Amino acid sequence: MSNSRIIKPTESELEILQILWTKGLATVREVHEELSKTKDAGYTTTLKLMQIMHEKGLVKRDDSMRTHVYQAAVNKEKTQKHLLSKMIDNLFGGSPTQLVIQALGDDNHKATPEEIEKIQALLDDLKKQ
Amino acid sequence: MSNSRIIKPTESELEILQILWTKGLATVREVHEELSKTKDAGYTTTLKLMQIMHEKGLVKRDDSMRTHVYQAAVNKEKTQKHLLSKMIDNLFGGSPTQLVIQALGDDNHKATPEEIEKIQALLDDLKKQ
DNA sequence: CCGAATATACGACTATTTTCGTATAGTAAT
DNA sequence: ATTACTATACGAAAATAGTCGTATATTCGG
Repeated sequence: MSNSRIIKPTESELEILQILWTKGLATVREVHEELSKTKDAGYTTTLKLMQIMHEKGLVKRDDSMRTHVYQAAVNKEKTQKHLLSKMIDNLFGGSPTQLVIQALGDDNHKATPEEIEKIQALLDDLKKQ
Repeated sequence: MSNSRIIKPTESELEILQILWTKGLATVREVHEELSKTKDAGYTTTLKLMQIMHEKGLVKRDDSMRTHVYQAAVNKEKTQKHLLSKMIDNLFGGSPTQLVIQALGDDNHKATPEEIEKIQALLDDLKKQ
């Protein structure tokens, strides 16, 4: 395994990764367009950010053409797990259960009945172990 | 409602809040002792941090005595919910279910059978609504 | 009373993150 | 070819976070 070293992306970097994880491949302009929907920053800001992310190894890019094409270089699930793990330690005293309870009670993000079923199935699996 | 304005505590501030939420009341020294277990920073660093938190309104303090006594000024559950909500948006595309699934699968923080039961009970409640 | 220990205040230095202006060059339409 | 558009590179300012040294005041043991 090569890519073991875990880097903690900053908040802005996470926003960009999010977009790249969805799009797969994207140019700076595409990412910037997407970002502009929720955020208000200049094009060169996004560019610089993505250049830095490239230096850090958070993204890969194809620069064989004038317009470079980027993609995420870090695994989505791994990154989620890592940051979640940190949050469990930092904010929930190490208890994932507390986090889960709070998350399920979040009124801004209601879980649908189907999703609830899904989680219950997962819990049943966990119990068997 | 007075305390509506939501502030996002930094990483270090969160560590301190964590301790204050547990202890209720604590002096800088007590917090610093606790922090020292996992972290390595000078006493004045902790002091300064807590002074800044006081300015920001993250903590209250009784300075009627030479040794000031601090306590958290922000609600634990509210802060957890807020940061969780942010994470759901930033990292899980708005889906709390995805977050829950990842959290339950976290090998660093295994849920005990009792905790699983607890979550299942909560899910049953949610389904009824 | 005197010195050691301990407290807060405060300024400043460092590091990191975010932002953007400007230079420069490729592209494309007229 | 000239102009307008769009791209990257790069430097550096602005904002935020974290660190600590030093000054000064209080407390306590002897």
